[in-house]
Amino acid sequence: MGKTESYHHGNLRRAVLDAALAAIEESGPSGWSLRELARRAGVSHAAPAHHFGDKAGVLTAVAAEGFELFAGALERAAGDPYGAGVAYVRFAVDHRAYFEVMFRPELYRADDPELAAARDRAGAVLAASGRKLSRGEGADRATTLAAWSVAHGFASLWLNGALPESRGEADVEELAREVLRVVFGGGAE
Amino acid sequence: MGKTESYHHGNLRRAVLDAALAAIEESGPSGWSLRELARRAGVSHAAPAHHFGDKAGVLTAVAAEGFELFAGALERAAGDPYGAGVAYVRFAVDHRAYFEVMFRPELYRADDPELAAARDRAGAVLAASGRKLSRGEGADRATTLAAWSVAHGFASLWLNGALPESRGEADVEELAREVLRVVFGGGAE
DNA sequence: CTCCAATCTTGTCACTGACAAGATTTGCTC
DNA sequence: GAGCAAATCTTGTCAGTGACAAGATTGGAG
Repeated sequence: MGKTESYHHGNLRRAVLDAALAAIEESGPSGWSLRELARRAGVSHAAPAHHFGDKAGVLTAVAAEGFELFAGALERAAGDPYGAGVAYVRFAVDHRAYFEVMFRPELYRADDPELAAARDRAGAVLAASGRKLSRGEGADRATTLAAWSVAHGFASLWLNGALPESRGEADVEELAREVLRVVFGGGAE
Repeated sequence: MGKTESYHHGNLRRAVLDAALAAIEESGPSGWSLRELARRAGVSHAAPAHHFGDKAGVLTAVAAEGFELFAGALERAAGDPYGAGVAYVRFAVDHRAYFEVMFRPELYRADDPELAAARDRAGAVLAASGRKLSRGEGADRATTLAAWSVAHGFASLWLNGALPESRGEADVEELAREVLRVVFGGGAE
């Protein structure tokens, strides 16, 4: 163990981020305080400010990291629009804390360059998937938006408990596949 | 004006609710304080507590009223699934403050009886619309969920500014109609 | 070894949500 | 129309919070 009582934490930035993610999963993106994160990380109440500035800074870092993971997940499924849709829902369910912050831009600084870059990466995959879905039909934009909407909507409804299924022991991914298939037209059946 | 300086406000409950709706539209469901609402309504900082108990009480009242308006809007379009989808998006855009609270159950008391009743009313219309959409195909549940998801997803993406279109002067309803048509199969063309 | 910059602590201030106790008003009862 | 109980609103208070300022500690560059 060794460095149990050193003045410097060593990796406070990561510790605060992890504490934030845990807290968000427990009680939402607004259900905790900066001081609580500091306590969880075992530092003084003002220590996190040095790394993040303020509360919005913490959420900006969470969103940025989230968009990077998200972009990676989508890129891994790129080429297969249906697979990208499944990856979209899967990310939301598996990384709930990230997802809940990412799509609530009033919580963070949306003009953060690192964040914007990752967000655009994800956007590019979505746009490409949309083009592939509606090949040669002309209704590109509407089809892309419909596909994006159904994935996003299903994920949101699931996360906020609006679907009766999310209370039982239903298999999210299987249900998501069935729903996505309605819009993505069969996909990888 | 007469009753300018009376001890009793007269209609504080409504005044606080209206102040809350205005504040939510300006800065989200968490970007204000109870004391600020009291100031806007011109009463002391503890006055709202008598009507709502605590902050969650205010949000519970907002959500309950929202679900009632929502159920009414959906019922008015009942019978025509495509029309219900349009009404869904229209409600979200026209009553942004309500919508943003309604689908964030961690903010309020979801077991409030009045609220639950209105929510179930809305749910019934959605279920009926779903059944009508997928007449005799067997894939009832998936079709219903897909339709609900696309309406909810489009509304959410629009509201949080994720769609490039929501920054310009695009016509939301027209865009929504095109998107919904992809899933609702033509509808009232 | 020295000194600087990064990191963390302690101290403080205005603001907040929640609660308690008291003041004022309304409306019901007789 | 007088009295009284309940509803409504105010004032006062307390711990917790976010943000900032100033000081302590540490590691590392030279």
